[in-house]
Formats: sequence, structure tokens, C-alpha cells
Amino acid sequence: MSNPAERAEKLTDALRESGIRLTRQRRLLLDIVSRSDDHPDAVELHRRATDQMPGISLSTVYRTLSALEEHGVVQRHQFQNDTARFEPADGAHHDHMIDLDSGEVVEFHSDQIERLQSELAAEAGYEIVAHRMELYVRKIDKEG
Amino acid sequence: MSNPAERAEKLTDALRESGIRLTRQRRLLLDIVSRSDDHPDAVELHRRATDQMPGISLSTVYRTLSALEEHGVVQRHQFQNDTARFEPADGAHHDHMIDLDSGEVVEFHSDQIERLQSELAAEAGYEIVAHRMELYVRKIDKEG
DNA sequence: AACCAGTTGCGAACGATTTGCAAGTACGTC
DNA sequence: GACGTACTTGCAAATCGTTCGCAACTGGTT
Repeated sequence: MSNPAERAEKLTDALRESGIRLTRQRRLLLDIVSRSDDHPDAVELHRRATDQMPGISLSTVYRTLSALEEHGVVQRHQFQNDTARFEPADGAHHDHMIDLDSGEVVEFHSDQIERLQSELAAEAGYEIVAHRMELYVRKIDKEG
Repeated sequence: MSNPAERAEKLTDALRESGIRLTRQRRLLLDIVSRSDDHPDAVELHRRATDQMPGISLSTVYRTLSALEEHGVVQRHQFQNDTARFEPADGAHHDHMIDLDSGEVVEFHSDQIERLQSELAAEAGYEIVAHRMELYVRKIDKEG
């Protein structure tokens, strides 16, 4: 865990080490993604990037996000009936609850569930390579 | 639980009651889906349907699957980086393990996990409307 | 300052799925 | 059993998020 500034810096360092070329576009997007905590999609990130770099293209945003994902500094999530959303990948693993009314995404984690998942996989003769768990939820006692 | 024939019949009855018009195409697809236990996608279902009804169109397959889904007799799953896959919806709720090597889909269920999910949602002030849990797995001690 | 492989912006391509429309059909009514 | 009409179909075109080809550009190394 770290604040957005540290976070962006750490990620930049990680990238520099990995040999990826650091263009203005990549620096900008890295900065924007690492400061975001709302799981934006590519179009939203493009919108935010455009404020600071008017000519940046959507293709570049997509390509950069893929590159950042490959380098492990960004994570991509494909929620139900929705565009791909992105978040910085520096924190601990977690899953998501998606508020069906507001679209808001809440992160959560349960060691207990993960343990059970591994046990179930093992029983079936498998080991887990990756998993995905999403809860599509609605506020209890919602007032309009 | 039921064998494929009973299963298809039950589903047909359910549909008749719900007022949906039973065309040849729908009957055929209903039959094919309810006999399938391998989570086929729309194109595969279209391929299978074509054997018995050469002119059936892919649009009809898509439209029919949506209709059957709306009527609760078919379930759609969108696994990672893949086309939508379908299965009959007459059994009990379950989740999926996807074998990354073979593409095979294994069904599983855990009351314990579901209980934990509900608790976690409740703690955050939410109730679960739907959820999705997928384990992307690989065989343990796989021999080539 | 020069080099050049990696990157960008643009527009076109992609692939799964949906849609508009004219022709066809299920099924309640006579 | 034929009729009428709203619902369905097949076809082709549209959609939409995302990827790709390509010529122009640029990090970062020499």
C-alpha cells in the first residue's frame, strides 16, 4: 500500500527495470491509472489523459494498458456486460462487489474463501492458476 | 436432476406455460441445449442445429438463446476471453472450474463459500443479487 | 548529432453479438 | 380447416469494444 505519488513512482521504476520504453504517453497513463481508485475503463482513461495530452489516441491507451498489464503493474477486469476496467496492481489480491445500481466497485478479500477454493480444486485434481469472483449486489435498505 | 429427454420435456412445458411461441427452431435448440453437458457457445449450437435443420440462421440461435435465458431455462456464462457459453438451467446453482489446457469445464458448488459471500456482502451493507465465481485451473501431476 | 527499433496516431479491420426489414409461420378465432 | 395478425425467421448490415497495419515519429543508446 502507498499513496498515489509513491505508487506511480514505484511503478515507473519497475517499468524502467523491465526495459520498456518510457514515452510521454506511457508516463501519463501510468500516472493516471495509479492515481485512480475507481476502476475506470479505457475510454474513461482516454478522457482523463486527453486533459493533459490532447492528441493522445485511444489505440495508444489500449496498447499501453495491455503493455502495463503484461508488465504486471495494471490489472484488467472484465465484469459482466461491461467494458474492461483497469486498476493499479500494486496492492494485495482482492475480489470485487459491483453495485448494480450505481456501478460502484467495492474491493474485498477473504482468506477463508480462497482456502476453500483451493481445497475444492484439489479435490477435483486441479491446482488454481487464477480465479475470478464477483458479487453483483444492491444496497440493503436503500433510500432512493 | 433428470435425463436429457425428461429435461427437454420439462423445459418445453415451462415455456408453453410462459406464453412463448414454440417454433421449430426453438424446439430444436431447446432440445439441443438441454441434452448438452459441455457448455457450448452459440456457434457450436448453431453447428449442431444445422445437422437437423440446415437453413437455421445464427441470428436465430442467438435470439433463441436470449429468449430461453429470459425465460429461465438456459443460463449464459461469459468466461474470461471467450465467447458466451450456454447450459440448461434446470439443475441446482453451481460455479465453474475451467481447465486452461483442455478448455473443459467442471461444475462445483460450496454452501460454505456462498455463506461467506453473503456475510461479506452484508458487512459492506449489500445483499447479493447474483455472483460469479470461476477457477481457472490446471491438472495436478499432469502427464503430457 | 545520428541511428533505429520501438511507439504513436490514424483509419480500417475484427469478431461476437444485435438489429432492421421483408417474407414466413404459430396459433387463437371463425 | 382456412384466416388473420402478431410474433419469428433469415439475411445482410450495423454495432461496439478492441486490435491491427502502416507511415511518421521518438526514446535512449552510440
